[in-house]
Amino acid sequence: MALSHTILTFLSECAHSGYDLGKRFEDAVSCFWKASHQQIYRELSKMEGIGWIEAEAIAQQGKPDKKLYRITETGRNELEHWFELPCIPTPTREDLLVKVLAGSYISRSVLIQQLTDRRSLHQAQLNCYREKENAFLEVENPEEHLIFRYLTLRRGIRYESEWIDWCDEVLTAIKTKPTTLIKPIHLS
Amino acid sequence: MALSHTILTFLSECAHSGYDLGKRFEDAVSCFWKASHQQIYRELSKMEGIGWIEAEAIAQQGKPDKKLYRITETGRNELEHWFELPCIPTPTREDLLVKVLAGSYISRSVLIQQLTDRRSLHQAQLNCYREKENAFLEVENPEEHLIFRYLTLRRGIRYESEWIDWCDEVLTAIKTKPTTLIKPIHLS
DNA sequence: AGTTTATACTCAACTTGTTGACTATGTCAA
DNA sequence: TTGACATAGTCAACAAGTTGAGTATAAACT
Repeated sequence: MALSHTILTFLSECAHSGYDLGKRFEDAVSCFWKASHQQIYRELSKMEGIGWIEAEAIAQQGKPDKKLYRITETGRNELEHWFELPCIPTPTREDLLVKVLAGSYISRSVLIQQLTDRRSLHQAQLNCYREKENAFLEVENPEEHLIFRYLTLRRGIRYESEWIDWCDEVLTAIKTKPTTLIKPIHLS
Repeated sequence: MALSHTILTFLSECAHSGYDLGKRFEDAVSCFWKASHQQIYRELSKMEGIGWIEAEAIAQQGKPDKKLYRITETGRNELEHWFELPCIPTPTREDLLVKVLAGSYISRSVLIQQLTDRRSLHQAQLNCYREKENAFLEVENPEEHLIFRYLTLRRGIRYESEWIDWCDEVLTAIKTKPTTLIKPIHLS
């Protein structure tokens, strides 16, 4: 659903090839929208089919040819319509939470390993986002565009921080004797 | 993938019908794993096919017949094996973030509406989780089981709180003049 | 000379999740 | 008595996401 609308949003700014879009997804929205290049190319074909975008073949020297996609009037209308539709929160599905739920059946050491591994993943991601944040904060009078992008980055930062805190909370809890740890948890 | 393992986790405790599982998904894991009844039934058939679980038809009076599923030895081995596998964070895909990214193309009032609507959804969910939390905290010497379940609930609480805070941050930002709001944001 | 990296795109098979319709029986309240 | 709700399940079509392989060219490094 929204993959096409994310693409339309990028195309609103300027024309992109599928490859360009792939990179944009990587560096601009990876904190809240993952898309593989296969998915992007497939979606572009579909969108071209229904007239939301149009392609122009561009021959390049030293590089393979590419298809440059532009948003059409129809596409722009669709996007503007979509903006006003209510959006529902994406359901979460997290393996790690299933493992914590099943904590009684898992050896303590495995569970601790799972949580510390996960914690460091989120820490690494957070560091990466923090760097981007610092880069943004150094920009004087950023364009509105950049501000909105920054606001989405803030979501990424909060999200990763929240994960780290939760991992720490669980690690603290399971490293203590189970029946004595309840009070400290609920103080947090 | 993990839908089957979540089911196995429930079946580790005791036998369940598909219908029971549906309710368990609703009330115990809805904060981190959504599954429709169609999905659950389909998964159960598949799992029975590969021998992770086995079914027993139970005739009931006053109610339709049901199939009671039990975990098999194979299923238990599979689950224990899965516990030790590394798990990778689930990629997020959030429509609302796409809309914030596209903020420049959206009327301020629509964007504010989107954010306030979303905020109240998360607030309602948070209230619901808080009630569950209070119910747990009143239990004296809870079983380990309940403690692990509580720890997953904590994730839900943190998650919803984080969303609310982020919505507030964005709302504050966009209600201010765009170029003057950067400093207050980065203080948070 | 051979390998990796970047650019640029395509196809197919598969798994997972969603939507909507459908069959049944029994209870409870308006 | 009609309609809603809880119980208990099935089927089919579709949409979205994943995995893996493949085609090509050119630069850069080892």
